[in-house]
Amino acid sequence: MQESDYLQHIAYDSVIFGFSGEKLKILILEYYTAGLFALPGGFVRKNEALNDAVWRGLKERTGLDNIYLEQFYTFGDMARYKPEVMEQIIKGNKKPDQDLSWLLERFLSIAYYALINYEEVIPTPDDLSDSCEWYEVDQLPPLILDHTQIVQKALETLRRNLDRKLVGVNLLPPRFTMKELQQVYEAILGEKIHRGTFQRKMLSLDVLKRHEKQYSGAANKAPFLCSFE
Amino acid sequence: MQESDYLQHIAYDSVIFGFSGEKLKILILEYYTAGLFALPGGFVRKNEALNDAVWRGLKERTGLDNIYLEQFYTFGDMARYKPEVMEQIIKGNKKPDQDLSWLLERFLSIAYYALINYEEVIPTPDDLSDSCEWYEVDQLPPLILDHTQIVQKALETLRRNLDRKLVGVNLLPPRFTMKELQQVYEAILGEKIHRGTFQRKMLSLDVLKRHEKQYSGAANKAPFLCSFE
DNA sequence: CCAAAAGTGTTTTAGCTACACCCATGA
DNA sequence: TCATGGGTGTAGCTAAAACACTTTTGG
Repeated sequence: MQESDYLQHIAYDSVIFGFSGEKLKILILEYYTAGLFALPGGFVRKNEALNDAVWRGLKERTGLDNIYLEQFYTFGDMARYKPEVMEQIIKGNKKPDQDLSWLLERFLSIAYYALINYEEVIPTPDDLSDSCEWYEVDQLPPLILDHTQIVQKALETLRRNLDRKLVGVNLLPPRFTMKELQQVYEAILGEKIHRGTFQRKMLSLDVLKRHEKQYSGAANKAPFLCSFE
Repeated sequence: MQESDYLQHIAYDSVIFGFSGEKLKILILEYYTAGLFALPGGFVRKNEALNDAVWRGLKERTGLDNIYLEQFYTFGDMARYKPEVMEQIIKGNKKPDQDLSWLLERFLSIAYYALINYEEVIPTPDDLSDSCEWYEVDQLPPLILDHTQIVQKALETLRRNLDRKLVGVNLLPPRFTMKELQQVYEAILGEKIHRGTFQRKMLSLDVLKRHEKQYSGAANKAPFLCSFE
């Protein structure tokens, strides 16, 4: 069997959430020649911590450090082992001297989701893929292997964890209005929330600071800008 | 590198919870010659689903099928890679012709917790360990590697998930009294619960059936036996 | 009849929802 | 002054917690 710099049989995939235009989106890689779409992922170096490997991959894909990151499940069914799919992807490799046959082995994938500030990201494809782009979560292209299932489970976990530690703020710039935060919640939960109720609940958590008002130029009261802690 | 029947670098560990004598307990393996304690765990065969591998291990350790099982985290720090510990364990191997050098590699561990009916379990050591016994969760011996941390995280996750689907019933026999169920909750949460409140909450879920009363011989009202669904 | 524990009714409390009113803003 | 949207007070509802009363059981 082929050796590589990475731990064999182990991969990670990351569901990177961003928020823009009132929509929840995730980053998807595309392989033009194979016509395939996949989640950004990677492998763990032999003397590297699992979490560090994921940080490294996120940095490469987004340009960002210090991302809100959560591990949520490890996928290990036999159904996700499809060497023919990997073969297609390897065929599109632009460096033909590279031996990527180790990719044809079976992999377990540890799945993470990340919440990032859309405005700061510079989406960057990896060595094998041709593009890295935002897709609305309810308008995803068909994804390879079990990646659709991974996104599904990421969303479920995110929804369940929404209230813990006010994670929604990680999808916004450092300063945001209460309305923007509400739109984040609505995009994640997929349902409308009552305005007054939401504002009160957020403020009662005592973790949001208020700053100057944001004058939009519109003929209405200017909302406070808020920040997290 | 040594080949084995298993996927390299991948292990699982299981925190098997039981309830007895009003205490929450877990199964711990002991290696006599090395004087070490560890969680039951195992490895994934090359053409076996991850979850199936864990089922297989649970069957071997407890004699039970159809166990309530939940995956909760994958541990992959460098700090958990301690070949010297594995070396000690391998030294105690009773089959000296067996080549276990593949155990000295680095492993990621996918951690699960299981909830089982204490009365039905026949704890059974694995090939390398000498005993498999119940320990109260707050009186565990020092465990190898990061296994103490794994137990800690299992408990946190279990507490967070307690309300979902009434998981506590998996720690009890098919027929149980409301008091026993309450003691399970108290053992897991580590705090007393108000009797009336608890009973009402459980009954309001509409998932418990009532059966005949259980006459203990004591001079008090006999409680109903309940079952789940 | 008593003590002990189960079952259940009642009161209190807290939190959430909906509605509404007032305020700030720029046309 | 008006239309628009933000901030907040208040009344009503619902769920949960605390308390207490009643019932069952064996001595």
